[in-house]
Amino acid sequence: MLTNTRLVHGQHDHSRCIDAALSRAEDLCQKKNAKLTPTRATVLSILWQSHRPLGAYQVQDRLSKITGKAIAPPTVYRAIEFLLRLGLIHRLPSLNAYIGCPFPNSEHSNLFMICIECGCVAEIADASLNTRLQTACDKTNFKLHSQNIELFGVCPQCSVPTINEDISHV
Amino acid sequence: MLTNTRLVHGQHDHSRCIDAALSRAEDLCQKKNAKLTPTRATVLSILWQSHRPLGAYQVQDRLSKITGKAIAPPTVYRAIEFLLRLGLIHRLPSLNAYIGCPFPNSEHSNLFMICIECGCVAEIADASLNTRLQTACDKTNFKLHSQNIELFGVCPQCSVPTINEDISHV
DNA sequence: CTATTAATGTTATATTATAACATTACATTA
DNA sequence: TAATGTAATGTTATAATATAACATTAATAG
Repeated sequence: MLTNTRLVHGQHDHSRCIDAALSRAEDLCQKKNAKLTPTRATVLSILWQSHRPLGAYQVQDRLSKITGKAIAPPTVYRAIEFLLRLGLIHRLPSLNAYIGCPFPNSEHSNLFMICIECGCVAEIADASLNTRLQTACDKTNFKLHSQNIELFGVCPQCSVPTINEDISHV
Repeated sequence: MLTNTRLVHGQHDHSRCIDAALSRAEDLCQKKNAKLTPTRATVLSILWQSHRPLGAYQVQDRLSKITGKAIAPPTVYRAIEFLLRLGLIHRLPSLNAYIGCPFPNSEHSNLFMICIECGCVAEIADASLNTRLQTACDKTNFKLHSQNIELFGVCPQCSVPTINEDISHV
């Protein structure tokens, strides 16, 4: 079971998450002969500022601030579209929001655990679960192409509240 | 495995689907002491006109035509909200669309098979799949509250195209 | 260098959803 | 039955999300 649960819910040096994401993106772009332009790279880094997803207009705000100039929605949506196509980010349809993908290189299955308390999102790739899904599809003669699995609940951090509540990790 | 796959993808007397849905809604409303007003009942029947989901503004159009008067968005969204709350319909976040629930009385799991060819949607409740999901959540100490599982692919009807293509079932 | 394509900028607008407040219908009970 | 409270609906405006269409600029190949 591939997951970034520990990172998402535990204390960590988050700058490494961002760096790793950008580095993965560079590699992938090189491999796929795609251009990671400044706008695209900045949007990716914005979506990696935390383990919470951001809406397109939140990205717009931050991009404006970073670049110091007005950014129109299409600019943001184009960068998002590019990153989605490469699998570097995901869209969470139930939130109208976008989040960096922690393992863009592996074939995986878009399974998200969304904390309804703190808003952080962990991703999981679970082979046996996928097998089970495929079985259900086979039973009904449904040819599976892609999927979106959003689980809503309370993350480990939020379900063990202490006196010194600490949600700095998100 | 509870599913309406056969109905969705096979020839059937669809008026029975609509009648059954309305009848279930009446029962449920009685039980929960909720009022199935004309607007709400009409919206439910609109969402049961086919096994394809409809957007809120499509519902608005049809409701306007049926009632012969202009309907404002809040009217539609209120009816939708009511039906969602009772579990009589579902929202498909990736489509921004709504569809009648075939088994509103059973505890189930919002698993949808969405045909990317014809747009029809079948729902499935699969205990073993749910177990597997729960296991993944347990492993990561995630307390599962609710879920949205959207599978995209090609339905049985659409994957066996004949000379006389027939999609009247949707 | 220039022709071509890819990327970005710009303006306008489509689509989906909700806020806020007014009005009406309905039920309860004094 | 009149008064009251609550639920439902009507109405207007607008928020939030996303895309269309076309102009301009940058990058790249020949």
